[in-house]
Amino acid sequence: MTTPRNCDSQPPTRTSSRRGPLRPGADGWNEMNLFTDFDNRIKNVLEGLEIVREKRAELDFGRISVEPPRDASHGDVATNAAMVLAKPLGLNPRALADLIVAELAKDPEVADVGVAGPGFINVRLSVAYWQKLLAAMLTAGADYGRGALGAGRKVNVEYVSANPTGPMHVGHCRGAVVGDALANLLAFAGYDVTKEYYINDAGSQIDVLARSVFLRYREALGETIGDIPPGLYPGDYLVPVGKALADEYGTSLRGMSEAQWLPIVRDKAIDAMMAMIREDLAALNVRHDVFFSERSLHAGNGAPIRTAINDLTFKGHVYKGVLPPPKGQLPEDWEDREQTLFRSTEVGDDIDRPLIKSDGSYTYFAADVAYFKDKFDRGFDEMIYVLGADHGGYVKRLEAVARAISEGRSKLTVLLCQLVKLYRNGEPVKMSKRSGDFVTLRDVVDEVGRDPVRFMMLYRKNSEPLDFDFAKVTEQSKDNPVFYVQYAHARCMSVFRQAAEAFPGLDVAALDLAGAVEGNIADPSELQLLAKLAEYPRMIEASAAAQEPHRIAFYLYDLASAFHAHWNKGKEQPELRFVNDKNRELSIARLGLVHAVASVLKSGLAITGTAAPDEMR
RNA sequence: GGCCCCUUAGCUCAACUGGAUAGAGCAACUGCCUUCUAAGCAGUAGGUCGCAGGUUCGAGUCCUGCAGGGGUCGCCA
Repeated sequence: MTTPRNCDSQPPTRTSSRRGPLRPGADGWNEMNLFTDFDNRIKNVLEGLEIVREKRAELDFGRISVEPPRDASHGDVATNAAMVLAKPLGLNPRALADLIVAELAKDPEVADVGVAGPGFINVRLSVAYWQKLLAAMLTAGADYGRGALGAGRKVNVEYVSANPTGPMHVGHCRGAVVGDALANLLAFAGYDVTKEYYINDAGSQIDVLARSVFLRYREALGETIGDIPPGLYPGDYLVPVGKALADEYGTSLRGMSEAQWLPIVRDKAIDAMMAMIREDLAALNVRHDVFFSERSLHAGNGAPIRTAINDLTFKGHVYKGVLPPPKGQLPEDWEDREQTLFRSTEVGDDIDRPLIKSDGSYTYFAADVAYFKDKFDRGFDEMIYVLGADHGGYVKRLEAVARAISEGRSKLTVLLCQLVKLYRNGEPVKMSKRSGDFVTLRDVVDEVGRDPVRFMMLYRKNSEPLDFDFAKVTEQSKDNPVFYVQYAHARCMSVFRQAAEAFPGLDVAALDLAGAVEGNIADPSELQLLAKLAEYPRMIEASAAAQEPHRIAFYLYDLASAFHAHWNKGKEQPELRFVNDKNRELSIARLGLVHAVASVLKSGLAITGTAAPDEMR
């Protein structure tokens, strides 16, 4: 039933089994997330306060947040603990904050701590702590930021699922990128992710495709076919499929009845279309683990669908009845006929949904039910559907299916991507259904490049419409965030080349950078950059939890900006430059900082599916 | 008409799921290239977070209503 393919090319963020302590250290310190580290420390302080212990059962620590302060001048870590707990303790926030501050001040890795505003506690970390954190980042390497949020839970991310009737067009682009990046993100956050594509290869449009190909087959045999009749697919991309059929079958298909040739042509056509779509996806750096065929649900006289409907029936969600006519204008051919219906209104839907038509055949929705059941039976704890905004009307019924089939034991979320508007030099690109007048995904990738397309699609919340201007996306300038971020990575690599020149014989790969940073990275400007790096694990966790891959792109832009800013300080203050040929030890320590920046940039770019180039001349 | 999404600086968008003085980029203005890539950096200016209520220590964020913009409605796939 399932057809896993492309197993040879796993994404770089595929979950690895290694987790374990990253840097045990003598004191048992193994935390690479600064904020969870201080979350623990602050809660330990709270547990130690007598007034807290007395009322511990009434207090909800879950509302305590430990986060970077909005303004860096406030410190490195801020918590609202005093504000959240003051009321149940019968204290005013600042009085409670003073108690907490007195304890936190005893922590040798806290350089400064104070109360501000309505009761925020601001902590400034010691330089030694920052150095220890940087060393931990370097030791973790590519695993820095990898999260345990997913705890190995199985998640199915279904995206693209374009009909196999032609090449992918630009409208599929956003969902493809968002779905792919989300899957990468969840894998990095510790989920066991399967990337899946649902092939709609069962409907009547597939017969239309087959008839269109049959026409091209006759054309390949020398017949003059003239204009493609309306209702058939006119695209040139079917010409080679017809020719392949002619090469394989000669004239033999021509002598058959449609009932005889249709299944043959249909199979060939679907295979050819899916091959084309896979190439399109590969051009976008999108690779699915599983391609699931809708037809497989109709196999054996629809056994999987029947089983799914039986399952729903057994659980009491199915009845025979008549749906009320649609509100507003009544369709001309409206007929009241009895069908088999899913009582989805009892599980959150607005209207009950037909499963079996009045003529006894299954609806498309029935296959959706069977498909969900298949996923559920494969053991996924969570299913994510990435759909275009035009499918917004499907959300409630899909959620209803999940509730009914899994009896509330699975989580189904639908991510809707708003539509993309294409522009060329400020002018909207017109798209019509006439042949050749629509922009294919391949057109876009070939013209502007894979990386800009992917990054642009992620440089916006998916719930927000997106304008995509060919001119702007192609432009290699500061106007274009993808080049800004990639340039930062190239600059890091340039520093290593510089270092190799300044110190002949220096083998960067062999250096113990983690050991070098301690005692040497101390300038406020360096620590500011380090603070940005320290946010990475927290950002990964938050964006995975919120299922918002766009946050990766924005974070990368921020990190690149922090790096460029620090770099430029080396112009005014040469003593801040990474490479100082008079001071080998300091230079090597700073290479550690650069290495951490490059590593995080590379890690984040890998999640977005864009390259981290070594140079960009 | 029902349901879903959106409305934040002149423009395009963020805002870490309820936190402090709402932030970037573009456009405008002022500086910075014999110096590790100026594809860059620093600074100035720019706001009734669509409107009105509500929830609480605290709201751009949550709840209700309203106004604008977009999407959607089927025994289709």
